[in-house]
Amino acid sequence: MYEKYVKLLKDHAIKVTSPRLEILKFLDEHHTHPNVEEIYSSLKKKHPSLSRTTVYNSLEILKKNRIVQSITISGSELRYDIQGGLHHHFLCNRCGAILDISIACPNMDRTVEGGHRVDEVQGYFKGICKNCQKKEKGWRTNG
Amino acid sequence: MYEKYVKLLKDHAIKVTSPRLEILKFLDEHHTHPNVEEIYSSLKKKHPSLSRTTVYNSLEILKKNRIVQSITISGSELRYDIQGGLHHHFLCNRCGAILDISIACPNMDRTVEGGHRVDEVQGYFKGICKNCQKKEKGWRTNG
DNA sequence: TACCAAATTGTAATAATTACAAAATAGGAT
DNA sequence: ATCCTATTTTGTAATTATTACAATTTGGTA
Repeated sequence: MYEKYVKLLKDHAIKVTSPRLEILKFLDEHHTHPNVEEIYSSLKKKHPSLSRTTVYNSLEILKKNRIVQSITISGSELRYDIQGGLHHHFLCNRCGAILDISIACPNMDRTVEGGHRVDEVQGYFKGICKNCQKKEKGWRTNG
Repeated sequence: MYEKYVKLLKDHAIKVTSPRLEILKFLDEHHTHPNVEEIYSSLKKKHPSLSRTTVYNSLEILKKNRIVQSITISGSELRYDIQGGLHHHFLCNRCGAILDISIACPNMDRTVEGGHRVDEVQGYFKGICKNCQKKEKGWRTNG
């Protein structure tokens, strides 16, 4: 059940603890780019002793080890993503969903830019998602 | 002195007020991507009656009219930019500077992506800036 | 099994932003 | 020029995300 997450932590020489395993499992099963509150309140149900601070701490160490990445697209809170592959993100200003965007981008794997050392590249798109556009059209048609 | 900002506001049918003019001027003269606090405390010196809330409100209406854009790269606060041309941003994790990156990017002027309507595209690079790398090398050499 | 550094927990502080109501003001009508 | 009104500014009080910190607990090793 948790073997892959145990291995992941051991491979990075990070102590294996249940909060860490649960957070990894949650992110692996929910590719919705949840914020800390969503992760915390979901895990809290099955693990009532869980502390919000632990979620912050755990995500921080996972981030330092590049196991997860944090997304600043919303501007008000960090969102977390466990996916490895290079991809961009789209934020729907209507429903708030953050979606993965697979798009060819010549700058994504850059390590130097203008003399600066690049450790992280993120591409953000913001607008109205396909689904919300569909809803809008439906309302107009029915009106 | 302020004519260009007056025109800018009138062209967008926004009321011309001194806080708005001062904020525009400040952003036009400081391409450092300041946060609200920096804008506020700087303008407060010459306009003691200025309120922080006004800075928030003004930036909000300027943003709605696409006169300024907000940058979420830092993850803890919004940074503001008045520049029109399409460009990306680099955040130095050491000194905190946010620098403009002029880089060819095929996705920057995109209006549709995967069926989603795109209103805004932002490319963020994070790492260590040229200047901070230079400092590090200097320290090592002298040590 | 015992130890210790590291992790977890809970509470309290901080920082950015928003909500809201009262006073002031820009810009159009008179 | 004066009046009117919707909009803006202002100040204070909330709210929200995150960090600081100290006490307790625990994973991994000897």
